[in-house]
Formats: sequence, C-alpha cells, structure tokens
Amino acid sequence: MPELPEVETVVRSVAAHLAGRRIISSHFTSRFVTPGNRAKLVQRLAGRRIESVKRRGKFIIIALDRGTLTVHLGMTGKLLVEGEAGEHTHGVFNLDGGLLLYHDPRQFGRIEFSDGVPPRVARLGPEPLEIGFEEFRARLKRKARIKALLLNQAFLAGLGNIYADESLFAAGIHPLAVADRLSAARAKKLYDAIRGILTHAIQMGGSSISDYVNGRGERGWFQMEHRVYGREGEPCTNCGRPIRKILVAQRGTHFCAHCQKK
DNA sequence: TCAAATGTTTGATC
DNA sequence: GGATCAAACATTTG
Repeated sequence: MPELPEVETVVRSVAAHLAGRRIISSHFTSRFVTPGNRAKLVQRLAGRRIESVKRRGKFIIIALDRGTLTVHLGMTGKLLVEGEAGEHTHGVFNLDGGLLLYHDPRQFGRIEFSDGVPPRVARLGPEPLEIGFEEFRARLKRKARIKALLLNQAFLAGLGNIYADESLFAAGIHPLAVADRLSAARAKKLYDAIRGILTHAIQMGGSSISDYVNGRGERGWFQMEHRVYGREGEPCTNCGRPIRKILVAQRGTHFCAHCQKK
C-alpha cells in the first residue's frame, strides 16, 4: 500500500498524537516484521519517550529520547492509533496515553530499532519533493529503463509502482525509455510530473486501492485520479486508446503506447 | 501449473 | 561495475 504519499499521510495522521508519549511496554509476534532478538527490542523500547515522527522515503522514522524506531510498511502494513488488535497485528505499543498498533497480513513490513541511522535509510536517494532539477537530471545519466530507475529507492526515495506509472504517463514518457537518452525538456517534464503528482496525492490522503488507511483508519482518494495504474484495457483519458500493461523490472507497468514515447 | 498484489533484498547472469 | 532477472519473504483476493 504505501508509497511516499501514503507514508506521508500516515505520518501526518499520527505525529501530533504520538509526540511526547512514553512507551510503557511493547509486544511483537512476527519473526519477519521484527527480525532478530525481540526480547531485546522490547527491553530497549521500554520507558522511551517519542520525540518526533517523520518520513524519509517510504520509511516512518520515530525519534526516541534514546535511539530511533524505524517502521517500513512493506506491502500491507498499517500503523494505527485507533482500533483494536486483530489476527494480523504484529506489534503493540502501550503508550502512556493510548495504544499504537502495527498490523500487517503479509508481514513484508519491518520494525527496527537503531542507535544511529539504519543502513536501509542511509542508502536512500534524495527526496523527490526536495531535490532540485539539475541534480535530478544529473542522476538520470544511467542506461537503465526509466521505470526501473524510478522504482530504485537509491535513485529517488519514495516512488513505488503506482506513482512511477502515473508520473511517466503525466510526463508522456514510455516506461521502457532509457534514462540517459531523455532530453532536458523531457527530463523536466518528468521532474515536474513526479512532484505534481506526489503533492496532489498527499493532498488527497494517498491512494486506497485495496485497504490502505492512515493512522486513524481513514481512506485516501487519489485512486480516483489514477490515469493508468489499474486501468488496463480502459480508454486513455488523453487519446481514448486502451491502456496497456506490460512487465518491467518484475512489476506490472501500465501505460498508453500512443501518449508515452520512448 | 493459479496469478497477481502499493516492496525490498539477495544472488545469478549477461 | 552496471543492469537485468528470478526468487524469496506470507497472505489475500479474483
């Protein structure tokens, strides 16, 4: 579920509620979500105070008075400050004012404690909403297919399958286009498309295409704005020809063969 | 033969 | 070294 706009929405929905709260105790039930020594994790979290909740790429960064708790939602993770624990709840934080729950049926998400910046966060590329155009263009000087590059978190942090496809459509660029062969004008179109779509999606509370909800259980609405993602066979909103779906970088890739050029 | 799903990592291969 | 590909993780859904 979670790409940059969804993670940003989750962070915004829980940050004020969590800041200043103390973790009384915690409980974890998945060896996948919380790899390693769970008893040690519980011990390290006990008594910690939450200083802030922020986002970096698709990671939720919870700064504690000692150490950092990093949460990645994977494909089906939810961080909730409302609701109750259920069958797929794999993390429970008892705070000095309420509960914080981590729910994740597929268990592709991760909850990790670290003293410094976690390695996975350290490897992230720039934030798409903060990078300047010149740096963006310089980073495109690689002979990889643009769709694969947009999904690469070391290239840019936060784009996933939905927003990569939507950004390429908005920029009129074919997903198989080779990155270092894009003209400056087309690179600028892509840069603007990425920023415009991410900003718009955040305003709409993200995309709820299956069951995504923010930290208070509320759905997002950007799925109503999707032009290509999940629209295989439906008419292109620009030219009316059917949206096609192919496999690029192992991911389903939606595009209009008429409106998006290599 | 059940395939595909908003993600990431690892290892093999070209 | 760079890029691609396949598999792995676990579960639900069409």
